[in-house]
Amino acid sequence: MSVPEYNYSEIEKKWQKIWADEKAFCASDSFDKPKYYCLIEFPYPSGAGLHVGHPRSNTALDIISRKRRMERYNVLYPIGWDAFGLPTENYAIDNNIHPSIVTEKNINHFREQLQRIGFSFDYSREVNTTDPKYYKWTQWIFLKLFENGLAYKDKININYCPSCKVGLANEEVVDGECERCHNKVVRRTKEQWMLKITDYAQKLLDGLDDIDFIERVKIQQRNWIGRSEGAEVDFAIANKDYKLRVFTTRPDTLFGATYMVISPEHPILDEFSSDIKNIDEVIKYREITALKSDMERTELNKDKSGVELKGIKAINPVNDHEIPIFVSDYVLMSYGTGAIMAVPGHDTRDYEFAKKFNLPIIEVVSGGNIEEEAYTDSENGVLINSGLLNGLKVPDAKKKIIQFLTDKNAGEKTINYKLRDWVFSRQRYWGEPIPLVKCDTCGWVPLPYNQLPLTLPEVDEFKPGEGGESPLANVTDWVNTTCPKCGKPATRETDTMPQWAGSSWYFLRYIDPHNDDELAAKENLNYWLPVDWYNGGMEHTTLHLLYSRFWHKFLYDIGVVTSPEPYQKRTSHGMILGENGEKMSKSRGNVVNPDDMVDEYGADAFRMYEMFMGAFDQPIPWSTHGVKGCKRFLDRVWRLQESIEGEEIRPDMESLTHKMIKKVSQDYEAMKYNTAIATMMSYVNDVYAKETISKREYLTLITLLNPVAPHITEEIYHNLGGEGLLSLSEWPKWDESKCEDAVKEIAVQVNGKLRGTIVIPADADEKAIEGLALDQENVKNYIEGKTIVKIIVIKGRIVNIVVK
RNA sequence: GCGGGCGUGGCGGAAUUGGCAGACGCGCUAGACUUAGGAUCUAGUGUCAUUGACGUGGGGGUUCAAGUCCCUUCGCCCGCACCA
Repeated sequence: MSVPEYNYSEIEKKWQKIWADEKAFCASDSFDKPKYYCLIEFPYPSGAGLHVGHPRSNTALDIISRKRRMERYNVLYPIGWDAFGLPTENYAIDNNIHPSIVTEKNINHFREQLQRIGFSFDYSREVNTTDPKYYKWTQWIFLKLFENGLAYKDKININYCPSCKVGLANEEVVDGECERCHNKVVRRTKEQWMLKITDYAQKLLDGLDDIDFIERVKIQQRNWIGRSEGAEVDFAIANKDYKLRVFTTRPDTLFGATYMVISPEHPILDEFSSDIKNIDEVIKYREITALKSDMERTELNKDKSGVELKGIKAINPVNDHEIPIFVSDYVLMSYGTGAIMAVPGHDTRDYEFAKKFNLPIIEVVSGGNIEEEAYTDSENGVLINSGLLNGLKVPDAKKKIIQFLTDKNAGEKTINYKLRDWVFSRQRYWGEPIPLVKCDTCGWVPLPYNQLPLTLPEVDEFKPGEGGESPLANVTDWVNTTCPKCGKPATRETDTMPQWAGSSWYFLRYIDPHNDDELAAKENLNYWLPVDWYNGGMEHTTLHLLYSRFWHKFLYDIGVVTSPEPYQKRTSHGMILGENGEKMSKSRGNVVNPDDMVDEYGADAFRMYEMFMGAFDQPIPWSTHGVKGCKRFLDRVWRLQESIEGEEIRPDMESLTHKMIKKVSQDYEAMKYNTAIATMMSYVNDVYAKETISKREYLTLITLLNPVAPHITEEIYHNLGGEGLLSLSEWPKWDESKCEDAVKEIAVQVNGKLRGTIVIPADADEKAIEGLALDQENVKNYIEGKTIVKIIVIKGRIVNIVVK
């Protein structure tokens, strides 16, 4: 039979249209089948368009989604747009064009690019975080958080980006720089809306035990939450009625505390400003500190700096010694209580500080050599010079001192978390308005739910207001309103929400995207949740992934959702690098555009290479040559149409075919796409060697290949006279008994070195195998004149003859 | 410093978890077909050596057997960090 040339662009367009027309990949809400919910992180539709990194995650879960459909699941594989954010706003400012226009244009471009690659997304469920019908529910969730006391406004030191003129969440600061613009972040005091994610620290930690996240992600989240057990201890200020409270993980070393250190932002400085003789010096130090980011302040090899507070002293509660108080930038107001007791003998940082400032170093835990360095072992050390604690091991000393402090009302056991509350305000235009009204009599008043969504007002200027205020502050008509509670004149909050808001719950909206009465209908949520498999980048582990788990747990607590965790399984893909092995970026000039690949090699070859290029979870450089190789393979698969002979699987292909079904099926599940594809390549090589292929063998091959290369396989299926769509046909099953070979070739070693191979029946016993091995010509040469010490036979694997 | 990971041909990577190292692909070499080849097909391709030896960053160890386990060392990547 002769077939036309493989015209990929025609074939791909044709099937993409058919799939769309027949709504082949739309999820059904009939609830009559087992469901499977696959999720990829919805893209931020940037002006630069899609890059070859996006399709890696998309294709991986497209394969899973397509396989699940063929396994007869009701599959939800949605797509949407995380469209609020700074780049769009900055573009809008630079070009004086409304961000919504830019957003729409970018979304259309992204959608076209994605559609050309043939992902089986349910486009009927698209969501867009900037759509008022969507952010109505983002605002609704915020109001619920507010109602439940999880949103509060606080005057705090925040990370401030002088370039973007916005406050940033701690989690958004990367290496002391603004994550978006890479400019240095400074500290600045500002009233901000905060979300109490810290209230959920323990739940977020505990929840990790019950879900199937790759270990790297769990570890990273645990570290970020940073639970530590310790104690808070009160140090009195001499001659004052004031207690300076510290947090310590080593209360056992209390007798070794020879000074204290407080953060430059600590309120005690204002409290005792008239008592501190060198207050001018202290204030100057505070001003210098304010310019630094936490990262700079806490850098390990940094020279210790600080100023002693002259005129006030603290009293160690266990021995009543008066000790000096220092202010130093290495103590952060945002962790613990903003003050520490310094134990230079047993803490490395305190040791360095004490050396620099010539402070006494007392050994209170024996076992190390504090002449040389701090002894920080918290397991084996034994307490000395510590009164009631002498002779105790560290863990016992901790218990005893905590009891002692509790009895004396001078402290207590506490658990501290590294995690900080989420700074939720942005002084930007392109975000969800915060639906609150400030009334002089009633305070902060939530907008009634029936007034949602509170939409963004049209403005001409998107530039931030003076002093970093939101552009919304300039829209007087919009800002001035009446109090929903008392009806008196009041003003709206002008800050907007961060980009993380819309992305914290988008997977819920996919479940019921057009519902105007609820975030999503309860029965739909019950059916679809949790997300069965969520794949995304490692860079979102501590930001998006943690935030959305927090929101979900809150929604669970107030009865909106019925699953305690949003995502049952989380995997992560490695980054795709440029051909030169460096990170792909415009400035490096090594960006590869997927459109070019689709044009030149077709979507199927492109998808296939994305999966074939290497281990899915590892970073990998792009190679356009590699795409070519995949295209060649698809050409070979296509040409098999000329070599069809016979209907059913031929005996000599049976084991190979069943082994392929097994290997490909299992490898897809384990995200070992590269070896799954290699298996199919080998199979095709074998078929070429045999020159013909039966129809059943061919159908099996294209069915297994379909999730990776859906267009070409759909076309071949159609040419073979297949009914309906291959994409909705049944996944092949393998017969375990047919995966075994009747005969096997195994290696024969002498003293661990390969000396020959033998072919044995699968059921051969050890004696027979030994005999065959010893009979090998080459083996004989190596055992001649030597004594056989023993013969090791590993069934189906290897024979090793040990001689002397 | 702590936590996680990586190191295998010219390149991307395989290796049933202790059992024939280098599957599969790229690239390269030779040949066939062709007016032509950046198409296709066939054969070859770890290194050195004409029987064999050596080979998974280096060194040591356990074992009949090590890319895989243990010790040690070097290099690289990622995350977190004066976190008290």
